Amino acid sequence: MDADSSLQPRGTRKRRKMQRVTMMDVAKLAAVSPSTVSLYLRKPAAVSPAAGQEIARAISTLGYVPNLVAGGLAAASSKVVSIIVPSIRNAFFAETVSTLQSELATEGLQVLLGHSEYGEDQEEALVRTALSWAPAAVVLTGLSHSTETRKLLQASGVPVVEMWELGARPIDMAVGFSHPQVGASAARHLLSKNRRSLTFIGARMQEDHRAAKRASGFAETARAGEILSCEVINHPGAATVEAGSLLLNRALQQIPKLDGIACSNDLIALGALFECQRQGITVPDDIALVGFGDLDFSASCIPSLTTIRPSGDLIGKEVARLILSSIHGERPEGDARIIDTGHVLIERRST
Amino acid sequence: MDADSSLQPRGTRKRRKMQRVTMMDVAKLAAVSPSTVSLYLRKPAAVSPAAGQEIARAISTLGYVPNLVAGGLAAASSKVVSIIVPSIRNAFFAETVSTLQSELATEGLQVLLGHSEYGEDQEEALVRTALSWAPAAVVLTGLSHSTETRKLLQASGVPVVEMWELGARPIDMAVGFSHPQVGASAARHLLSKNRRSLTFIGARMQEDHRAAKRASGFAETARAGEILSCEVINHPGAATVEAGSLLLNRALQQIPKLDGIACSNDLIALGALFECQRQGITVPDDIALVGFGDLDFSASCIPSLTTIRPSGDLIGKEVARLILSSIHGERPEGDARIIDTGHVLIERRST
DNA sequence: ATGGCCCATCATAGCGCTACGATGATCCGC
DNA sequence: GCGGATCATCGTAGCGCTATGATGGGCCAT
Repeated sequence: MDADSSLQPRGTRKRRKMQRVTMMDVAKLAAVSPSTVSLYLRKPAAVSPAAGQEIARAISTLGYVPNLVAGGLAAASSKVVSIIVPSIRNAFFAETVSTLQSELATEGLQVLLGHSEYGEDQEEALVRTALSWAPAAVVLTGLSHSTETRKLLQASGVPVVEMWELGARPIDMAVGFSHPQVGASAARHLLSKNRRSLTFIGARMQEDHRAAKRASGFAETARAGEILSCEVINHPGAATVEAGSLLLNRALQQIPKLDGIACSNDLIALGALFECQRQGITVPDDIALVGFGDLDFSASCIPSLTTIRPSGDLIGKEVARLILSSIHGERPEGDARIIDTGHVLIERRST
Repeated sequence: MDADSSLQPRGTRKRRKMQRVTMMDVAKLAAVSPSTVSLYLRKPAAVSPAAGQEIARAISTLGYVPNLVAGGLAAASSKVVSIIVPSIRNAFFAETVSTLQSELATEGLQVLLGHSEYGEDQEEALVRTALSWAPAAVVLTGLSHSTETRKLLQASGVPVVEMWELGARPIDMAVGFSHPQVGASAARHLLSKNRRSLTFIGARMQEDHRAAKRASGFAETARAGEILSCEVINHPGAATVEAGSLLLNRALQQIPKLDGIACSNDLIALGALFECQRQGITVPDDIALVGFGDLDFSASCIPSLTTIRPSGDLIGKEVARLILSSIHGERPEGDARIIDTGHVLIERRST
């Protein structure tokens, strides 16, 4: 009846009991306690060399692979960094994510990736799932988030880095640059080339707030100069080369004597460049063109493209640095939590 | 002494005891057992509507967020899919990863991303860490992996999808296309345009085996045709527009009467195109140019680029489909485990 | 009525690891 | 030579959840 139930938990009660190699097995083989193995894995220096060697040997003979899920549960924090970008197809973010991944990998951190597609609600959903992984840090793009997103993150106590934008007060830490200032640099540059009928062409600016800020920074600075006109033209679709061609045509129609264009993205600039070529418009003689992003082709196209480089690479590096110091218990304070990576205008042949 | 130690575990023994909202709290508020809450979360239909409503209410009033780490540990499998690509900066993989992420997100799966940088050892290290997350599936790029990688994955029992290449026997499942055939298509196309002095220009082919296979497929088919010459030229660095320019110049030097070029990547093709323009070579009259990838700019450049589209998007979708059916217990068998997404040659103005 | 079935719900035993405090062993200074 | 500090190591209680089999109430066929 009940008597034997304590001996042999009736039926096939026991759980799957995988024959997975556990830390316990390693400990047994190395003739130390599991705690020592765990300690060795986390801080090898805290274990005596003799024990360390024994453990290392045991690990390799057994082919032990630590279970990070169990570790994450026990430590209440997993070795995962959740990164949320609008889209990884965008070369800017691809570059940042790539760098970030490499930097974090050196410390054994994994990257959990999510795409918000420029939607605050989607971002919120992603943050919610991200937090259920008890991540070591969360990285978001930009400073515009839903109230709920901010609340969730703040309540979680997890280090948060917002990247690619500076300006408003970040949730926790931020790495990026000022987009209005990028627009202003573009405008000043065109002004310095004596351009007087200007336009800023961009795509998806109803959702991409950063592009919109570049546009308004551009317009503001331009209008403060001696100009004939300055328009901002938006293409509701994605920022592609084709969109650039479309936008150039619209600009040509709307703006008389157009002689200076800033683009929200080098892809758009390239499209505009191609369209100029098609229409027999000479760049930079007839129209000067400034891009943004300094993408792969920008130095090689004809004419080579004057552009503003934001350095997605540097952003990735700095984000990684902030995350790593937070994890190592040196959580940056005050001004150290905001890093301005700036931007550089690279003058080439298109202006 | 010892008497009270059972009451109040001496000292501040107890663990952090976060006031995190747990499933237990939800259960209490909804007046059901934790198991029922868990059941409701996993299969809502298995719980009575009344209880379900009560639980839903409790979840929302408490703002409960399930702890996926704990869930993963208990279930011995986490809701994570590990994706390893050579580099996310490559637009091909960015597209696939993006699609894959979106498709998987609809089923509550997260993407853990890693970059192998075309290194088998790095890939192996990534696979190792990936497996310590007990992922729901692992996605690799290509069919070339270290023996150890194959062994690890096979032993793990986790569904594995290899993507972007077909040909050899996959570890488990594969979605992609034949790279030699892509090369062959390019060669046939140039042959059909009466080109007789051909070259295949590519970058990083010592590491990028897939590009190398496109090259050899090209060479083989070309040499079977009526041609004067066919060379393969490699640039050891990354596949960039600049590399394309460099490669064009080398081709021009090496090959007399060069009149047809296939490129391992549209970026390279674009670079070649720019360089032709610079040198006063007319495309396609003097030299016909075929690319690979159908990237953003390929339809818009001047002349528009004849290229071969592999559809990274479709690959992503199919990979997601295989993963989802594996997870739902309908693990594909036999031929259903290999999916050929093919390739399409898109003829434009450059040939 | 009565037995057997089914369905919704529950109690409990882990999943594999880490953090905490405890335990000896070793070492130092006076 | 002894008390206290230092160091490596250990025992164990959870971390929050899921899977498993048990439980009990309602329902149907007899």
